[in-house]
Amino acid sequence: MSGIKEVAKLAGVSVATVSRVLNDSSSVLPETKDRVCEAIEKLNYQPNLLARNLRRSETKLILAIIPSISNMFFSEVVRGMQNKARKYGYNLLLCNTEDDSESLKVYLNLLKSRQADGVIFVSSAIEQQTLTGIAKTHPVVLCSEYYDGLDISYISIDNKLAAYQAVQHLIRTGRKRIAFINGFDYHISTRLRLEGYKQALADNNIEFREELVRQGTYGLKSGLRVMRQFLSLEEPPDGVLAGSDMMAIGAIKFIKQSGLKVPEDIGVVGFDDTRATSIFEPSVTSISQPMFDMGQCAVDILLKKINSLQGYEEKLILEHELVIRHSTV
Amino acid sequence: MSGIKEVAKLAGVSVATVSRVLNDSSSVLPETKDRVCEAIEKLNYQPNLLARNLRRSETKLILAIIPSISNMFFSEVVRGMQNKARKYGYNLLLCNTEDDSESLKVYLNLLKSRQADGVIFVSSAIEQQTLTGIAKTHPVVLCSEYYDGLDISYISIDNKLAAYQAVQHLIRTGRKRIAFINGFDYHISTRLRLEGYKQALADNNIEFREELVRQGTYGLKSGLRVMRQFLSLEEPPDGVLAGSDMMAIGAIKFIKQSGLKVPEDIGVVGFDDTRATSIFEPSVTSISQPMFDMGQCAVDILLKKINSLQGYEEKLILEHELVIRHSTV
DNA sequence: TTGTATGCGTTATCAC
DNA sequence: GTGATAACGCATACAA
Repeated sequence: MSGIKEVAKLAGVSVATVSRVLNDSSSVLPETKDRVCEAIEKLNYQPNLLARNLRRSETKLILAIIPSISNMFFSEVVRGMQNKARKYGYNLLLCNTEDDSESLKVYLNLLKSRQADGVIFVSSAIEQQTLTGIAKTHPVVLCSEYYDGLDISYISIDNKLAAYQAVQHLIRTGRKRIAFINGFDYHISTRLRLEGYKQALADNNIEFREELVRQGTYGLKSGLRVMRQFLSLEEPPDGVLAGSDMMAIGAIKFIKQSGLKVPEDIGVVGFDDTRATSIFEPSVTSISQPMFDMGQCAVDILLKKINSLQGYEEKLILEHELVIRHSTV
Repeated sequence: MSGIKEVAKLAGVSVATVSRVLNDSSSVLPETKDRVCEAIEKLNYQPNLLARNLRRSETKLILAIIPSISNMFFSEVVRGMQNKARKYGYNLLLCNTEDDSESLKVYLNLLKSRQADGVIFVSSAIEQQTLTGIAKTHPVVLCSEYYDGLDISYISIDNKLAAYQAVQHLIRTGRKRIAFINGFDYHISTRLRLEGYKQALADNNIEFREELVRQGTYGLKSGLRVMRQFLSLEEPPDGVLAGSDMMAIGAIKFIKQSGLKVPEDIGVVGFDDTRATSIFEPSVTSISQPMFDMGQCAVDILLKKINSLQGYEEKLILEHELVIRHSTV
């Protein structure tokens, strides 16, 4: 393949001029510009980005660190990220950690060795110390999960309010004993949702009961498992809030297996509003998170950080929505 | 951040020696090696990959072009690709085309400008001409869909046999009028599956009927739509093979809406065996494709091509499996 | 407006 | 076994 020199020679100019038309920096005489463009066409010249990247010390690559790509929530976020990134000429370096801290390290090395211009952590299990270290030297944005104490940009939803509304909905539709299948407690969303859950109970004069809150692992099986525990209680719940759609579906499956009916006997609300909610029968009432938007905004914020030398930080909370389906009414 | 020069100075050696221990190329005296490593540690030195990439003219990046990341089939393939790539120090540049040919072009420019060492097309809608052009100058592997006439490496399953077995299964479980919701006809899988479908009918002395074959778009809605057409026939089918799990689920949904029962009145078989098959009720009988393996093998083949100067090509067919669930028995 | 020359941080080819 | 040094292909400060 031909380089910038050949183009320069063919156009009868210096490499500097070719570089100028390439980046349309400073002014080039229209006629010389035409000559250069012509030469570029003729030689089918493509600038070598490796050289440009070295020179400019950038890669136009964004590290996207996510727990698992085969989770509908994350894949939607990734779609949003990619969509926005493309608009700005950036691309996504995809990093599936599968919650393995070893691979996380490997991927973070990509940042240190300048293979990427910045990083977006989507719901990542990363130590605060590691995170602050990275944030000191590289542009970082947190997506979905974040740390409240740290001054690091993030984008998320109002998890407390969301859980509050979900519980309110269950109560308003006649339930009184609301159980909660929550997520990992190192996630801030888990703690905030628990607050919202408690608040809703309190506002409706319902006593909080320890045994009605359990942790799941976001998957279908953990929904089944926790629901089995709930149904074996002396006073089983008549409403369930789950921290993910898959756990909600798992719960519903177990309820049906037990000969009970959804929504008649027990109402169930999920979280995220992934496509699974409308595939499953009964369709699942769920808190809709703007996953695509979150991905887009995360990239937006990251690019702002990349292009602003000072310590720009932005915390963004996006709107959610309770989508009511047949698992509650 | 410190460069190789600082390390060299601190260790009291030349940059060449530092480079040697970095790549453990040729022999370095153990004691000098120790000194260098020590200096690297002390300065927390990370080689600048941009410079290395320019020098070596490689990026250790693989372009992964897929129609949509939010499709379970593709996300599993991507997981496999990433998994294997990591083992060899490669990373994935994720490109969601959303079936937009414009963005495809953009992504292919990454190859031309040397931002990636090779490309894997997963079920991509790409013109043969474009493809052969790229394959002439860059390492290319096709995954899932491919072109039979071209000498370009690919990995897939035996789609004809798979469809054959699915239809056999429907017939063996008592069905006689088998309908087929097929995929896009620019996909080779679509054509091969049709062959298998016809073959199975022929082998069972069942007449092929044009009106029992329709095209869908792989999504849930198209399954619903096509099933409506089938049920409005004078002689509706008692068995359905769908080219994707989502279409199978859509079909089942419509069947149930129509007051008929699955599997009692109509048996349904899907394709791919994505997780949706076991989430849905009834669970869906499906042809299991080794998606993760396909991703892994695709990367394997691509790396072989990258590391072999001559025109290495490999065509691989992986095993599939009919997984029987409640939608047929 | 355009050309010259230097540097980006490595790796690799020579010498020694 | 080790050290100078020339590339890699481009962008830019400076000079013209």
